[in-house]
Amino acid sequence: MGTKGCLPSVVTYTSLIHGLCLSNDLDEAIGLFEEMKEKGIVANLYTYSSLMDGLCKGGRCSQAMELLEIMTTEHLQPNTVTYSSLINGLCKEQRLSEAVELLDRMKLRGFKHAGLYGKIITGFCVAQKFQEAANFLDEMVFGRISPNRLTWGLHVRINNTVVRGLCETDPNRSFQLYLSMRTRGISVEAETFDFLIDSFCKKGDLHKAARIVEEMVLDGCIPNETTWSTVLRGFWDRKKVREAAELIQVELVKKSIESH
DNA sequence: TTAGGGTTAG
Repeated sequence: MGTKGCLPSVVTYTSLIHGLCLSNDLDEAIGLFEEMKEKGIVANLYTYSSLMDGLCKGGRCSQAMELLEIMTTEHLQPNTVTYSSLINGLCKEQRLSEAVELLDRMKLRGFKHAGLYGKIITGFCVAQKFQEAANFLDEMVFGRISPNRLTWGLHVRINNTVVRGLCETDPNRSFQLYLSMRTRGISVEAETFDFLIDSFCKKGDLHKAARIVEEMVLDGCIPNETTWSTVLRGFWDRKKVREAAELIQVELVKKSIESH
């Protein structure tokens, strides 16, 4: 290009760096990044975002974070694209506190992004930290951050995962989230119902378990045999309930004989 | 001019 009097610009370098990142030639990409600096060509937001995304995808988040510091010293403001790459990478490496920190920075600048909340919440679920995951779901509700047509499916899955995860450690909060899902129109998966019912049976809160079975059926989910037997066993273990059930049965038999 | 990610039935 040079011999033809057509010198590479920042766009030329950015395109090349992007391409090298796509083929995971990260060291070469960094090499070009250095080279353009030496030539006095100033990297812009696109250049940084490309290289940082490549580094994150290649499991080199720390280097990407260094670039974040460098770009701010050059008075370049990261935007949603930049943060998105970083948060994705940090979550993949289970560096959740750093991911949360970046999300906070985005919030300060007014970026609301349901997809990135999703990444972080999924990260907490993978780490079995369901309370934290639920906190972020609450935050989404309070902040009116709702998923769009494309992220909706992911959001449904995340809510279900968190409810199931909470069943183990905090059934009451799990139930609270379950209720909030219903009011927000987020469909509860059959397996999630099973988790809730099982957890309340174990806790001995049979009324709640029965209520959930009822709502499950109303939603058109047919409880499977395991769920039925879990609930029945729960009731059965209580002697008084059994006696009452037997009385009702006697009544029913009497009535059916009378009506015939 | 150059950067990411997110859905799904047919």
